[in-house]
Order: sequence, then C-alpha cells, then structure tokens
Amino acid sequence: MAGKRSGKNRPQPGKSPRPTREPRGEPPLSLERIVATAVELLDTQGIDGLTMRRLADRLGSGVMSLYWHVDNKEDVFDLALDKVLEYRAPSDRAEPQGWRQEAVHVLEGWRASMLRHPWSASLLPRRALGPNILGRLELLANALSKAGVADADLNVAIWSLWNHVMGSTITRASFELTDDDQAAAQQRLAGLSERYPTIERSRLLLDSDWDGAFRKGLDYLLDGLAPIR
Amino acid sequence: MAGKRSGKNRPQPGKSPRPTREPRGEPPLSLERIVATAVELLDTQGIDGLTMRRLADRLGSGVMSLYWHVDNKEDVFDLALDKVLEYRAPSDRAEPQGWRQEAVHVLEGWRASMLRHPWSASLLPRRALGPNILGRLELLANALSKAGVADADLNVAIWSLWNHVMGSTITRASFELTDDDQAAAQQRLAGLSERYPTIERSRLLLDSDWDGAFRKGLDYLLDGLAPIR
DNA sequence: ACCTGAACACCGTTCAAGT
DNA sequence: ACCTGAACACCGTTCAAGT
Repeated sequence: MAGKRSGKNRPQPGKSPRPTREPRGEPPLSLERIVATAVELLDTQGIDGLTMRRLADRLGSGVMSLYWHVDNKEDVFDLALDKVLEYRAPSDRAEPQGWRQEAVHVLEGWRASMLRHPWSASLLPRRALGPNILGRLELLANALSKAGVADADLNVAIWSLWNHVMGSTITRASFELTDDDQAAAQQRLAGLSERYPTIERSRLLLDSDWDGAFRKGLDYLLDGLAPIR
Repeated sequence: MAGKRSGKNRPQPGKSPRPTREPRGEPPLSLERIVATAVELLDTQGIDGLTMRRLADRLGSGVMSLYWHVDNKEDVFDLALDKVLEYRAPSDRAEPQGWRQEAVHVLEGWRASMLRHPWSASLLPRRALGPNILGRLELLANALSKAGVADADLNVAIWSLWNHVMGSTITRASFELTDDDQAAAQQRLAGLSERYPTIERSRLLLDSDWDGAFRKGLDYLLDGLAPIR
C-alpha cells in the first residue's frame, strides 16, 4: 500500500500527469493495456482463464511487472469489470423521452453490456461498486425520482430493478453457453417425468425467451413501482 | 468415467445397496460425509476456502481418497449446492392455501435456504440444476399453473421469479458481509456528491430493506403474472 | 520510476500401487 | 472395493535486486 502505486493515487481519467515519452514501437506496460488485455482474456477464456502469469505473457512482460501497476489479482478483476461497464452519459440535448423510457433505457443498456461479456454478470455482485456502476445507478435513481417514486421508496425501487437485471443476466449467460448440455438436461428430465411433470411438459430447459422475460418482468416492476406514468 | 464410481451409478437416496459394516469408531469415507464436510468448509471459510486438500484433512484421509467418491472439485460444488437446497416436499394434508400463497412460500423458502449459506447464491447460476432445485421449480411451476398462468406464459413466469430470487439473494449476500466497507463506500460517495447526488442523498449504500424489497418486488411480479387471484 | 527472476506456499489431478 | 504417496503442471505473491 505504501510507497507503491495503489488505487488511491491512480491518475484521474481526465488529466494525464505529464507526457512522459512517445510510445514508439512496443508499447510499455500501462494500466490501460493491462486492463484491456485482461478483458480480452476473460472474453476468450472465461473467468478461470484469467491468470496473472497468462496476462503477463500476453503483454510480453514478466509476471511481477504487473504488480507495480496493480495491487493484486482482485484489483485486476475490479478494473476489468468497471471497464466493461463503461457507458456514455446521455447527452442532455437528446430529445427528452419519458422518465420511464429513460429508466428502461438505462437498464437495457446495462444488461446489454453485461451480456457482451458473460463473465461480468457473475463477477459484479461480489465486488465493490466501481465508478461506472455508480454512474449507472445514479442515472437510474434520477429517472425513478423524476418518474414520481417517493424518496422513501427510492432505495427499494433501485434494488428491485438491480436485482431483476442481475438475475436475468446471470441466468441467461449461464444457460446460453450450454446448448447441448441443455438438451441433455431436458432429456434427463424426461426420464424423471413422473417427478417433474409440469416443468417437463413446459420444456422449461429448452425454449426460453430471455429477452421477453426480461422485458415483461421489467414492465411489471415498473408498473408497480411508478404507477404514475 | 469408466470403471469408477461416477455420478450415474451413485446409490439412490432410498435404497442402501447392502449393510456393508457397522461404522464403529472413525466413520469411513462416504459421499455423505464428504458433502457434509464440504458444506461446513464453505460455510466457515467461504467459496475459496474449499480445497480438496483441506477437505481431505478435515476428513482424516489422503487427498486422493476423495477421488474415488467424487469425480472432481466441480462435482463437490454441485453436490454441496444441491445438499444445501434440500427441501421438504409439502405434505398434501397441509391445509390448502391459495396458489399464490403457495408460490410465495416456495420462493421464500428457497431464498431462506440460500441466505443461510451465502456462497450458494453465487454458485447456483453457474452450475447444473440438481434434483432439489428441479423439485423446487416443479413446485413453483405447479402453483403458477394452478394460479391461472397460461401454459404459453409459464416459462417466462418461472424465469422472472427465479431471476428475482437469485438477484435479490445474491445482492443481499454480497452487501451484508461488509458493514464497514459499506460505510466506507458511502463515505467515498459523499466525497463525489456532485457526481452522484441522487444516490448519495438516498444513502443507497447504507440502509436498504432487503426483505422488504424482495417482498414488494415479488408482489409486483405476481400481480402482473397471475392477475387472476 | 519501473521491471525482473528466484523462491515459497500453495493448488487440482494423473498415475502406478497398495490392501 | 477402497485408499494411498509421489509427482506434474500449474497457481498468486514476497522479496531482494536490478536499471
């Protein structure tokens, strides 16, 4: 923590401390490169594919070089996660839609970001909230507040919606990868059809309209939370 | 897979193959003991605390002895997870409540089981569905079906509710452990109050009524899904 | 200010044996 | 049928140096 570059004194996104040198040829190690490569690795190899050693390899450096830029592996996870959740704050000049539309837009964008990087959904709940997540929460809170949700209900509303996004994204990500497994599971289920007749009949494990379920559930929640359309 | 005890030929819960020997003194290794100890370890040490070596230590056996009973570490996770989700099928003689009450009961029991073992919520979405989970899904599907949810909407309804349970449980489990961190986070947030004014004002990270949020969200969903009370 | 290799204390799992 | 130790190919991170 002391004498070493740590989370607290990382350069703020806006101001670069000094133009140290022109990056000609092989780019030097940097926090940005590390994070970008970590995301690559996670995207291609999954959550267990991210290894400090593998990461260093891809960057063409020794393993321990990473530790000057980063506290530990947890730190890498946090940074990769927040990176993936980057968002463009909506320009104020955009035509003002309804507040409800705005909330839906935030939540769908959030979900889309996570579905693009399936590892992110299962990682997010266990980690600290990075600036990008806080930014999205702020947008959401703002929209809800303006949509007429009372201050006393605001936290409950936010968490309900958060839960819906997290739950549906995690479920979808984990069930999507495994088409064959899914068929096999339904097969196994058929063998036990006397124990699970209802879900066997509805073919729960086979066809599921994830996007539809997300939208429907979202509408129900919003109807309940902010009846003043 | 071949020649070795694997998932497929595990003894069915009901019938013990033969009373091999009276377990006097140190109990021998068995799948039940392994799973029970794994749950212990997970409860006390968290998800990273479960190690094949540590598990063997606690059981007083060599590491490799475990592998006769179990395929690999993933298998241990699956078994521990399903164990923790055991439930008593409701006795048919219980006074028949409304179908909606029944669905709520299933979902709350499910959530309670997971909250008792915080690691389980974050594990479940990534793993295959064990018999106990399927059992709970069947109960739920049945209740919904009788509550008037059309067959065509059944899967969507199940997944929406599943998502709600998963999301709220995971969120709560991950935010509950860290009282100090939470205060620190809110503190940090206060320093950035011009960037996140709304969630700073609502003290989102401090007070949140998890149980209330769960119940409210659940009611909204059920209202929407099965309007025919 | 930045990067490094050697070393430590761990992992999960294969294999070839033992009873 | 059940259990074992040695060995392999990995991990994350500390430390003491190098430039």
